Amino acid sequence: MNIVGVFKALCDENRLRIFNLLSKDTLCVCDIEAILNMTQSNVSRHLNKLKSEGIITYEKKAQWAYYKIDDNFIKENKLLYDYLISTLRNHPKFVEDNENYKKHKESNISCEQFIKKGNQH
Amino acid sequence: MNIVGVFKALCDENRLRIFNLLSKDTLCVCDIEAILNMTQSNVSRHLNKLKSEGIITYEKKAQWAYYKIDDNFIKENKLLYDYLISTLRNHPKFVEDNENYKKHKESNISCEQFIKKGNQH
DNA sequence: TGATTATATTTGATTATACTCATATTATAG
DNA sequence: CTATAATATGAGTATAATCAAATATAATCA
Repeated sequence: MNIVGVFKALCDENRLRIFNLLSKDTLCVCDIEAILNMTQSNVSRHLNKLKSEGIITYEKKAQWAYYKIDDNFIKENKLLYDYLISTLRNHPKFVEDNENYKKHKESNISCEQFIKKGNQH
Repeated sequence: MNIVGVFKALCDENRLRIFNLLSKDTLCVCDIEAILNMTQSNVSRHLNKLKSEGIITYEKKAQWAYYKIDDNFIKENKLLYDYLISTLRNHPKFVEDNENYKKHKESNISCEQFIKKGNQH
């Protein structure tokens, strides 16, 4: 584990916003895009950075890529992980994102199911 | 407390090296300079960054500036602090610094006392 | 006071990061 | 097979971070 790399990955506001979301849920790129109101390429790039430092992993299902916090990262960095969770939870910077996440979740079960029901993004 | 700023301050290898030293001891700029083999302006700059994010404080004594981890930072970021301590302690990247710190401490009680004994840096 | 030491700050060059727009890739559906 | 949607990647640009060298400031000592 490269501690400098981990901190570099976590020192960007947008990546912390993504981390905050993924600490609540497994999400695909388009979910994150919508909740955080960021461009697709930007989200993809940030996810890649987090992934390359071992902080998150993803699983490809059909055309979607579902990202989540890496269990190994949590295990090997328990104190840091707990710090992030407890700090991000109540941090004013992320309140709006948390609200948008709730709204998104209520309106849009998952990309997969959403589309099966005949919708389009 | 600005979490993005704190991570930005900690995402640089040289600043982590400084943090590692200060987690063991209160040190003045010239100590850090010598132990880490960094230029004076570089050490000063990095200390300033850590200070401006509330991670360290300093006290001026005569011509020396003694830096240490801020007690408030430790209190308010206990999990992060404990993570850093436990991770840096055994991290291969910092082994050499730790050895240099030992040597430096043995040979050179403190800048103040060192000079009182008729020496010069 | 003038010289010296420790530290801080300015400057300018270099490198790294983050972003957008455009394009490539992969998978699915028709 | 073709069109479309989700995601990844490339190119170019703007901004930020790092560094060394030089200079400024503050404290001490002779």
